[in-house]
Amino acid sequence: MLKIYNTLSRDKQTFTPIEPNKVRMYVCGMTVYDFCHLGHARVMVVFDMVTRWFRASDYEVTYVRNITDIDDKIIKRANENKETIGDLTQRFIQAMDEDSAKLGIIRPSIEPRATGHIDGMINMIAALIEKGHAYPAANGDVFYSVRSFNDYGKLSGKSLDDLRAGERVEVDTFKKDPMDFVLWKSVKPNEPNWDSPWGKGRPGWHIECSVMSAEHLGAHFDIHGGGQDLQFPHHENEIAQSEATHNCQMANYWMHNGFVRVDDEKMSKSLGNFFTIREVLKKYDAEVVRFFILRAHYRSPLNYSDQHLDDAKASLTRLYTALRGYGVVESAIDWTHPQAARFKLAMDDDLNTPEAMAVLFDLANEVNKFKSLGAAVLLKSLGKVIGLLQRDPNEFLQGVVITPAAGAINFTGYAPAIIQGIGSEKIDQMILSRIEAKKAKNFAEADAIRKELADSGIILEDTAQGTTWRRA
RNA sequence: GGCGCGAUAGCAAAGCGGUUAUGCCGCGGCCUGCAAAGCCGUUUAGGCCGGUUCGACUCCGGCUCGCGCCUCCA
Repeated sequence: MLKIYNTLSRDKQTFTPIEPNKVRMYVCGMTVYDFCHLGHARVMVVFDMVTRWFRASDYEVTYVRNITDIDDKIIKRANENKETIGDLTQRFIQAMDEDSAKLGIIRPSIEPRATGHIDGMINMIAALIEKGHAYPAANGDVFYSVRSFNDYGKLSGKSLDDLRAGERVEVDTFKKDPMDFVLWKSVKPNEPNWDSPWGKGRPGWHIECSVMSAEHLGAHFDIHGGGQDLQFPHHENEIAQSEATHNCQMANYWMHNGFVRVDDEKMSKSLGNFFTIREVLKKYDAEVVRFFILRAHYRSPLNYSDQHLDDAKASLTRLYTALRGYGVVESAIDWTHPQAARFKLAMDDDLNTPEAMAVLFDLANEVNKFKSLGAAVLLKSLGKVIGLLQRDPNEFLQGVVITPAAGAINFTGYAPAIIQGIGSEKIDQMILSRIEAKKAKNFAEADAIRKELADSGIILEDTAQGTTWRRA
């Protein structure tokens, strides 16, 4: 029995799909005017994990994550860069794809782009005007009339009267109510535009998601997700638009992931305290970043710092160290196995990945203590369910050395941190020398070699099978 | 001002009305030529004040502090 916390009802609810064994999920994706930062990484990883868990639970998942490729910031940035909007968005979509691939994200089923759905947006706006939920204003914009939608505020728990009291709402004389939001913006000089019944212009932000979700998942679907900051006004507005248009509930469950913070403050563009994914991946292995995100519950705030990533790296190292030497391949999971059952119980309880990960560590202990091949197979198999532990342990532990001149290497999955250090040939050579020295009981020499490697960040481990190494 | 969320050991982070969370770090032991890894053991908890209860970190109330949303934001 899978339960998820539903923002709409503010409690955990048993998940009941609209169609048996099928999940239709829409998640608000990125506005592509810059590189993705860790906050974006969290959305991608969290909903990738959600998708994986549904699939592991035998649901057929249609996962839609949109791309906003037309908006004020994109236009502004393109102008600043003196490049076309198409070039700019193409560039950052590619960067986003690279980043997400490195984080082990399975591509969503559909990644619709706003600019590909302008006709649908115009149709929905026309329908809203028809029904009395929207009105063209004197300045050429079209606004949604929030007072026309009785349920306005049901997601965010806000009431229009309270909101109206807020002083930060800019008063726009063309609006009937200060909280009315724009559906269609009339054209401005040197801005991209489309023809519409209300003149040339472009769509507002909120209408995009209402149209793209309906087009790809239907008017009524199972889950709508996104970052907590989208809850209001974006998601509230989506509900107002979609439910007024289709006369039915938009999504049964609303899921919101918590923020990534820096020094206990929200990481955001406006605060300027953000770290881009690619910036972090220069220093940390991508799987470490994924592990870091998943070891906190998706709804909790997540503080970012080097210390926390170092900690995550040490933890993940323990898991991979347990797997080392077994050469196990993941296999079908027997969910009646006590540890697998515990893992499932945790995941079914609102995707409790921290608890699920505790199971992984208990399995690692079993592997180490009993030399249990079965535990190793289960560890790797459960890891796969949340997108972890799928690499050869040595690839993780030893990393891949690339020289700056060599540029990007072909990643087949998680991106290892870009390591600059001594290569494996040299390390193997030194290990052989040390073995010779040990044979000759020349421990001073053997220790000197080990020390030299340690100074380069290489840790040697003598085992019954011989000497192995890993990077610190 | 309105609405909401949180406060767990050195750090991170869960469950749970009474029984070891888990990981990192620290300490002791085993193992090792010595280490590392691993195993065993172990020190550090539950913001404050009340209440309910045989018993509360876990439920209820109040307080304090922190954070978020109310404006673009994942």
